[in-house]
Amino acid sequence: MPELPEVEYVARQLRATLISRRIVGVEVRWERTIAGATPAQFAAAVVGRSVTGVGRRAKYLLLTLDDGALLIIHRRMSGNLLLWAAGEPEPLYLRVAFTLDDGRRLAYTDPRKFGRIALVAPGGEPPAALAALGPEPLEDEFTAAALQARLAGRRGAIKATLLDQRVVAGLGNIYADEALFRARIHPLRPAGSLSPEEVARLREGIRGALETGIAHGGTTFGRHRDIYDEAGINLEFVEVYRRTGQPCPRCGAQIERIVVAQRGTHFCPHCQPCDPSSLREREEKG
DNA sequence: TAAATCCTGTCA
DNA sequence: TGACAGGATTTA
Repeated sequence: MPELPEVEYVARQLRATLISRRIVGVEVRWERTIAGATPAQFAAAVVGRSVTGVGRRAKYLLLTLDDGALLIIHRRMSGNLLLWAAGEPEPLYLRVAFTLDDGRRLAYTDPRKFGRIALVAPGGEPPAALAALGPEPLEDEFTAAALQARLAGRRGAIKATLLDQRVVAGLGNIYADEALFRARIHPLRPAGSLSPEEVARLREGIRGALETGIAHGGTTFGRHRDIYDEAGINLEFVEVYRRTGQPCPRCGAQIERIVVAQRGTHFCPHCQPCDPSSLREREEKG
């Protein structure tokens, strides 16, 4: 799925185009995309409402409606939100279409059908998964100390821990690999074993990787598109993700691929050693 | 902690 | 044909 940068980029685009637009129609092509309601219930709750806010939490896109309801959209692996102008051909893999009061439509497309759109009624409780999310890594609250506290005592691999949305919100497979490379930390290191210096580097690596991704419209190697159907260009700036066998941009060693927590994991075996003392020794030698 | 599940498309 | 893909939840 799109990770934090891809969701954030699209949230900013939607904020610029959707605020104050009224939803005048909804068409559901794949019922299971709508979570917790029938298509008829969903349409009844949404049609006639206008959009008053567009936000993001972790990888969730949040649309607030003028009656206080909340639309929660998670694109999972292959979902996209596309602005669909009147007269244009229907986008491929259309699952849900919202017709707006200016004649355009907002299309939710999703070949793999993993994505979900949920509605929280006015005054209702957001899903438990949202409440359990960890801190937003780009907010001020995400300090090295806060990260250290969340990693303390955890024996699982740091790569797997970074993918746990309750630890840090919004990282996925691309940016977890990129953050660990920036921090020069091996993906299999036990999360609780990182030194304070390593945690501080990791915090910087996470923020840097995410900010770089947002600045480039996200990483597209397959499906991710913005609302104008444009691919993000961050793949050009990625340092290890999907670069197996290619030279490390820092030292020239070959990037390796291993599997951690059932996810492909890319790292530089020279810059991200299993044993951090070897890295310290090399740094001391210059 | 790990696998199965939800799905389809693409590439080797 | 089989492996793999940006994710998260449920089950074992």
